[in-house]
Amino acid sequence: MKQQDLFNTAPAPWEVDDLVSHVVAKIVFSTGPQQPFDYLVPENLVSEAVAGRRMRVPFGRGDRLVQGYCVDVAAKEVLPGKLKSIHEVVDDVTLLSRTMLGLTKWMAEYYLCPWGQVLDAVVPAAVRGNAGTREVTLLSVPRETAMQLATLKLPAKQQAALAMLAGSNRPMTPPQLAEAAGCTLAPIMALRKKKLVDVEIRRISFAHFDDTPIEAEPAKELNPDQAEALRTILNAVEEERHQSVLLHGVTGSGKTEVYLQAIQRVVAAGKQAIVLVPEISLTPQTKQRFRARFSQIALLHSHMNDVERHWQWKRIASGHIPVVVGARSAIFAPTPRLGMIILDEEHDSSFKQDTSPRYHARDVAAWRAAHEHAPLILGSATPSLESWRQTQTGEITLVSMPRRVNNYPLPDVKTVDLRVDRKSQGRGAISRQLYQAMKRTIEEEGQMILLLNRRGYATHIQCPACGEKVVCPECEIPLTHHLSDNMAICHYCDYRRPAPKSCPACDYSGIHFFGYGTQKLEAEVRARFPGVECLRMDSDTMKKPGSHEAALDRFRRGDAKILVGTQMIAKGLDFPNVTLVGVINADTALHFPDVRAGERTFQLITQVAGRTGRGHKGGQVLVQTLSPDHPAIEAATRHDYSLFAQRELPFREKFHFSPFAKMVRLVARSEVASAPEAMLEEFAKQIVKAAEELGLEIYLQGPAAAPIEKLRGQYRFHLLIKAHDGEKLREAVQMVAKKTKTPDDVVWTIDVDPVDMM
DNA sequence: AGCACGCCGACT
DNA sequence: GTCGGCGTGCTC
Repeated sequence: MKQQDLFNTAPAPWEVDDLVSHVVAKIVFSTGPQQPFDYLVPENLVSEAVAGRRMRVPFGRGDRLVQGYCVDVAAKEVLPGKLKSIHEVVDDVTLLSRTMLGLTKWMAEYYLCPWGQVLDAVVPAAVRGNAGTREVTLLSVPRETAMQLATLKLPAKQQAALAMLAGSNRPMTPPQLAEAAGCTLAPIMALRKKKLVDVEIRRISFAHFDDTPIEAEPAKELNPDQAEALRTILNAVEEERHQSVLLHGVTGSGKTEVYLQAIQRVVAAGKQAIVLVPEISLTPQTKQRFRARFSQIALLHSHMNDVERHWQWKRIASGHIPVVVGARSAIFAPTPRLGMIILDEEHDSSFKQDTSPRYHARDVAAWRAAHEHAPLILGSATPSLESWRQTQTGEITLVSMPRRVNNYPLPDVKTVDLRVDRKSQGRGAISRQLYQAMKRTIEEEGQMILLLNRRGYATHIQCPACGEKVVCPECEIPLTHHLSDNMAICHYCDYRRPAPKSCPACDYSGIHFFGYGTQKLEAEVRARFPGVECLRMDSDTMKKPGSHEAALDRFRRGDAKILVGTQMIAKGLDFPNVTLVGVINADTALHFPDVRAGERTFQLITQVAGRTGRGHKGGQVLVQTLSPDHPAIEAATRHDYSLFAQRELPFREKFHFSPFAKMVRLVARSEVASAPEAMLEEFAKQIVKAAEELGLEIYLQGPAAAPIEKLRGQYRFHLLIKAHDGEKLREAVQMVAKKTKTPDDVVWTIDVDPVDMM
């Protein structure tokens, strides 16, 4: 019999009589072996040894003390001497409720990663480290001592200190008492030694963050579409049952107002709501919108320091905060009475975490909502096909808001066919049609947004004499030229070198910088529209905290007429005076080697198109493309999501892609060029065998070089495994993963339901 | 993951 | 004969 079977199987018949009942804690470690370990809970720790707290336990032959999460406490029949005992309970508050423990277990099983790793991701490091708190020693005089105070024979200083402490109505720290009694710490230490004072060690917070109240704003009146959407949501709220609702509302249809009023009802019922928004939308405006309606909100953002993060976590856990707004990880907010979860822009890929545990906040939210009997509201103008499909199968209720508020029409979207007449379009990034439209917009005192999904100046640097391309030595990706500091930069690993003056290979001095980035577009706009204020927003110009806001403020005030930027300007912006949107190149997202390329293109065009026509002046969109007939682009020009879905879904079904089948992606990387492929080749062989054993039909793609073949000096390969039975697929992958010996110098990862295929 | 145990080769 | 190389397997 294997050693671990001793703990998992019933004791042998001759051992049964020896069993005794004992309180047993199940412990999961962050590192080391992945299975849980059982420990006895000693009598004196029974009250504090609660599931959801961390504990220190003796582990291994040397009984070194290791910290782990207690995931369960229960009375069990155990053989005396088989289990070790817990050494110490680390936390004095419970970090994870029973539901949250269940959630983390589900995540570990679903995303095929260690439970301990999930626990570490769910409990913020700031909370684990008790940031912003410190332990203080509090002294007090026990009643019996106080009564016989006069009869005690003590040195004068000790006597004085003891009398002082006895006279105080609250406990004091040693330094406080020393000061009050006018003595040093020595007499106080003596009192502690003689056990004449009670010692309590407590953790106190010294953090405080002000939340100055702002003027409350009344709820807005809803149009019939909004009212209907709200009604559907409130039905679920009132019945306190879990239901998922997809709120499919076109850009500018007023989804946020519906969320706000739904939350209002949840809060009125004494419950809490979690609102998840894409990372990029977590701006001061978003905060203002929620704070104007709810006196107490917690906004969780990535620039928060540990002290504040811990403080916010405690406030939420105490139940005093009714509304939590944050990006992906806010789904783990420790709300004690969860009444609703909202995912705004539910299609957004930032909801999928790209490091282990590789969870999708939408799926985590669905689990949490179901287990806490709360409604889940998914909102988007361009829903993910996963959610859309679920509305067809009846798992999600669909609510549509096809009209904009105030009956503003959706903007007119036209494509500019770049194939025709390339010569007459000139050499720049702005076509004749777009230029004319821009000129008209300026004449009419409107504002405009130009989207170009690539930062930098030129997208690649090549020698016309010998053909040499300047690439990153670590990633082999063409370097992008950045004019501001005249550097050539790798957009994957941030490798940078001065831009070459001549060809590094043949020394030809006419080396050329090709292609368009936002920097070059900005330069072109300035050259063609002298005197018109132009503003660029991309991750290069928005590095400083607050720069995002400052730029948007300038644009809102109308100081800048033209806003140039990458996809960070495609979402959420609401400027009524924007009457023109130009998409400089709709094809960049289309040609990615990824099944979702069409979906992403549709989303990007629809979202950026939604930035215009938000006022009475109307709006127009020009989409420059080499493929105006592509279904995704055509559907976007017609504002027709269901047309897009109707064309895309059969393709997904035919090739066993999400949402019809489940996929697991394996990525292996190594500095040795041949190692990743060899490793995945072996894995593929094993998975075929495992699938056969399980009677599971699988579809393999690869192993093949990953779209990013080399990154930071490592060669990358991937293997896609698809199957219709997700559970069996995970089981098969798990089986093979467990017995796969990883060769030295190869690192590999498992991604369940991958979103990023690069 | 860490750590002990163990089964081989080169030394005071 | 011992010291120590790191390969193997166990940890409640």
